[in-house]
Amino acid sequence: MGRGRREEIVHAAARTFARDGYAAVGMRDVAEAVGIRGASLYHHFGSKEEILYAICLTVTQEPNELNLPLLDAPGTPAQRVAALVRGHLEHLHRRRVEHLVGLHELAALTPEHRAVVDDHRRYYQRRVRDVVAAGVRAGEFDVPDARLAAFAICDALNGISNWFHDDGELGLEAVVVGYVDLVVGRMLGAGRTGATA
Amino acid sequence: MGRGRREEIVHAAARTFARDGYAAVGMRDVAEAVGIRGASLYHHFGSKEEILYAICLTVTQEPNELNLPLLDAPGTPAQRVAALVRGHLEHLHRRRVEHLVGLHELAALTPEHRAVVDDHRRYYQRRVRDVVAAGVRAGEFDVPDARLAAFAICDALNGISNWFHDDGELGLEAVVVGYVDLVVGRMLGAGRTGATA
DNA sequence: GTCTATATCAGGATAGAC
DNA sequence: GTCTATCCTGATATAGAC
Repeated sequence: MGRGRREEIVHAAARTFARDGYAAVGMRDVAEAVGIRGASLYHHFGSKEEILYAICLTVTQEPNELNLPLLDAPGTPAQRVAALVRGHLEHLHRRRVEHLVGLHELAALTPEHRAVVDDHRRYYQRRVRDVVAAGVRAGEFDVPDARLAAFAICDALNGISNWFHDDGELGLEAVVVGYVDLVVGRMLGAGRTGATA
Repeated sequence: MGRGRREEIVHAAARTFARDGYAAVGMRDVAEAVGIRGASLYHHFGSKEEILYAICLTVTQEPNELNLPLLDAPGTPAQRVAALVRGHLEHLHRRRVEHLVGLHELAALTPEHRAVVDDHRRYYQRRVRDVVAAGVRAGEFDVPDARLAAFAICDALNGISNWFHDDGELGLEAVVVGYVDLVVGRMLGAGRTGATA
């Protein structure tokens, strides 16, 4: 986990892209944010799009590796979904600018990279749907349609990066608690049948 | 409501932007989609960004004018929120490509136009929060935090345009019914106290 | 209102020295 | 690994005729 040059570039680029938009930021701008010249970036990345791709993987592949194991942990579906919501929000908080970029600039990826990123996202969605369906079968959730619930859950979770600020009125922990309640207790109806968390 | 040249251009541009991304689409591409030459577009719009601005207003100003009056109509808060969800989804359906663009390409707007669009969005959010708070005061909803609930509702509604397809498994009416249940009945808890719809 | 032709320039990417 | 210098494509936007 050494602070490599690559990670430094990716993070600086994410900050700049998040503030000004991918298209408006030049390679020279990214380089300046790192303290080098534009041409030097090409020693680390083959193109500007490759930097964007690295950012997008941070917000798709990384959550899959970090959060989805929470769905395989022991516990009831309600407990596992609650853990996922918490893990998702903590990742969102750690990688806020990356999420903003990865959420809005997908159109700038090459078709190949776009396909990889879309696959990661679809897989995450599918795992959420599966655990919701498992909870319904177990009698713990009572939603009529696991697909719709999974869409609403994922969209609500992803939307958070658009309005959450560290210096806002809501703290991270308040949002975590509030969203666990909204998602697990209310949307999925775990509060009315099983144990929530 | 005559099919003016302007509307035609805006809609054709929205379709192209939605498919290929704002940055990747040239004025020549937009013109070709309308059947004219690139230079001719400048008779109708001063810049490419102005076309994008028109698209963004379609998905921010227009819902404010069409949907928010539903919150002032007679009926309980639960009925009014249900009407808003339906109205929102029908607008999303009518203006699908515009929503996709207006949701993802905000970074390409000038600061002035971005501010106008952001204001429209914030106002919509605030009206949702207000009706949720009104429902809580009336004893019809039981959410602990109207702000969080409003965020989750708006994010879930806006996210729909990313996955809903006319040729998908879910029809529009199924999504409307499902989301009215998820939002009003479950998240806000209207099913457990008052009349839903 | 639409056309042809073109000005203009930003920005991604490369070459090659150090 | 970083630099200076530069190429060069592509795209917005304009000028002015029809």
